[in-house]
Amino acid sequence: MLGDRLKILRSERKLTQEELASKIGVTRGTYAHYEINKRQPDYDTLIKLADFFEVSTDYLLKGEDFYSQAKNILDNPDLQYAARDGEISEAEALDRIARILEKQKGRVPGQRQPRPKPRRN
Amino acid sequence: MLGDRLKILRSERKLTQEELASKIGVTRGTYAHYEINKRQPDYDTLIKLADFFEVSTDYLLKGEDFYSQAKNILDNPDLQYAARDGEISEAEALDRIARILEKQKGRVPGQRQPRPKPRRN
DNA sequence: TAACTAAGAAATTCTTAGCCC
DNA sequence: GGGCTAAGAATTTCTTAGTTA
Repeated sequence: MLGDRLKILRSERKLTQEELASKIGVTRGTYAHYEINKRQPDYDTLIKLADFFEVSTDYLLKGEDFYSQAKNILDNPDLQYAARDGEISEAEALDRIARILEKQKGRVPGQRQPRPKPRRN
Repeated sequence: MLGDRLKILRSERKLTQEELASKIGVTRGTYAHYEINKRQPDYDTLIKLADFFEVSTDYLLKGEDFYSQAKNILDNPDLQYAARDGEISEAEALDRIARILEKQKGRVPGQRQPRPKPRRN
């Protein structure tokens, strides 16, 4: 449920309900309802939450992790069509993407790793 | 706005408001309000719409096209971290993905192309 | 201090029915 | 037929204030 994910995301950032509530422009009571799944924020507020936590609304609403979100994109015929039409073979491109995404399995947005240092090449 | 995208998606599928309304479990009047942005469907209904049209809720809510959705993923530090840690160099992987995604620019979900024929290799 | 919740007020949405094109 | 909308009913949400841990 949405509330469970909000609670986790907020806890990771070590914020109180009141602090988060003020950031997204609602009272603390209102936000509390969201976390215990008693109320649904309107779309504007949902988008503010997604932006603040840097996750997709798909993740907030459906609980899809990074892997399944990315996989949805790979399954999109549009992507496959474009890949076929390019210089890179479809099979090669998809294989390489798939191998990268595979490493994401089980990881969810918010559980951040240190950002990799830039490479030169 | 959500309603504009719903209208386009429905038109592409050549369905009437009534047909679509029955598919997602609301009356035709209720659905009509969504398309002219007079009402906001609840989350359950929003998800049904996203599933039916095979688009993300991010697309319905924020109007992000395929390209920007995919780009968000590329910008995710998690992905960059994983790529760096793998056999494929980060730069190579991201470059290849980026070139594929570039072809998607300006195209949005729903504007489907014929699915590419499978290749053998 | 922080999280949760009852209750009345307020706002939004739903349905029906009808109108317009 | 197909899309749009008024209006009252129904439902949901908001805020305040107070309780609980």
